[in-house]
Amino acid sequence: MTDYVTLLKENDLKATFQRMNILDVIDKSGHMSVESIYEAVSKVHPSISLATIYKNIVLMMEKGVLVEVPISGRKSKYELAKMDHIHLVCTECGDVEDKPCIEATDKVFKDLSMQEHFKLHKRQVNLYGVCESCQAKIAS
Amino acid sequence: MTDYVTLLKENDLKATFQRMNILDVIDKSGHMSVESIYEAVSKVHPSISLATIYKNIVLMMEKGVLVEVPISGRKSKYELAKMDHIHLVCTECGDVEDKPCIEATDKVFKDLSMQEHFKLHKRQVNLYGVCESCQAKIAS
DNA sequence: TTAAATGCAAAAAATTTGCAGACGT
DNA sequence: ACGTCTGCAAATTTTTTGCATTTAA
Repeated sequence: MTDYVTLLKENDLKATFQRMNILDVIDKSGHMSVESIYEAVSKVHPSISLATIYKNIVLMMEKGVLVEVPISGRKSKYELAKMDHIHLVCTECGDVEDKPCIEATDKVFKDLSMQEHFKLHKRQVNLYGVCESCQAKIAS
Repeated sequence: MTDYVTLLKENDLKATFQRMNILDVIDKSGHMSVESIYEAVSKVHPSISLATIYKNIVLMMEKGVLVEVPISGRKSKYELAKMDHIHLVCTECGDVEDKPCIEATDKVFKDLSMQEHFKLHKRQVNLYGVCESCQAKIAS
């Protein structure tokens, strides 16, 4: 259980209940769209406004607390900023699963950037396919 | 110069001027947002409607002629479907550059998917950083 | 000739903004 | 107490839809 108060304060953000709830639902689910964040937070904080969700997503992204995960064919999802990793994106259910980065590919990307005189900051690897549980559903 | 008539017909789409212009501006620029496609096509075909751009992006994506390139912090761009490749995305100017995939990383992703029982269809690798020309601008 | 595509205008959906009051520090 | 944050409502932006007309095949 992360300490959201500290996380927010370290990033010059006031620790409001709204923000902590947003971080909490994202952390629990892993990756969420604006709409699903709104729905989930509304359950524990029914008076929250959609505008507050939007404002905070923007703010927390600027502060580096949240990261956008843009997904082909769907709305972007948001995750807590964490170690670089690979996304397995299910094209059936839209679910996103994290897998650790592999050193070998990291080195390749770093070398490529170097060679292109490209100042690399961040990598985003999305692998699109069908997750195990959707394969089972399709088969049946 | 690609033969857009053939490309469209092979994919069960009528070869309209609107479509060929859309494909042409995307091909020339490499990667374009909806808005920039509209602006560019409007220059050679002033009567085109934005709704036509939207309808055709959806259709051509369904037919596999176009591919969406979702980008963190910006609007999605669209490119012609082509061999898998890596995107260098400049966080300053938003430009996207293609670089060939590297076999070593491909194999790693394939192995990872296999191991996770994930039916891999498509890979999308975005490297975010600052392109050479923006580095020069910043330095000056 | 005919099914599909376009363009318009209107509708719907998504996101942003301004501001008064509430709240964290 | 102060400056930031929230929630509301309104505005703006983005995307989709329906329909009459046009067009490619």
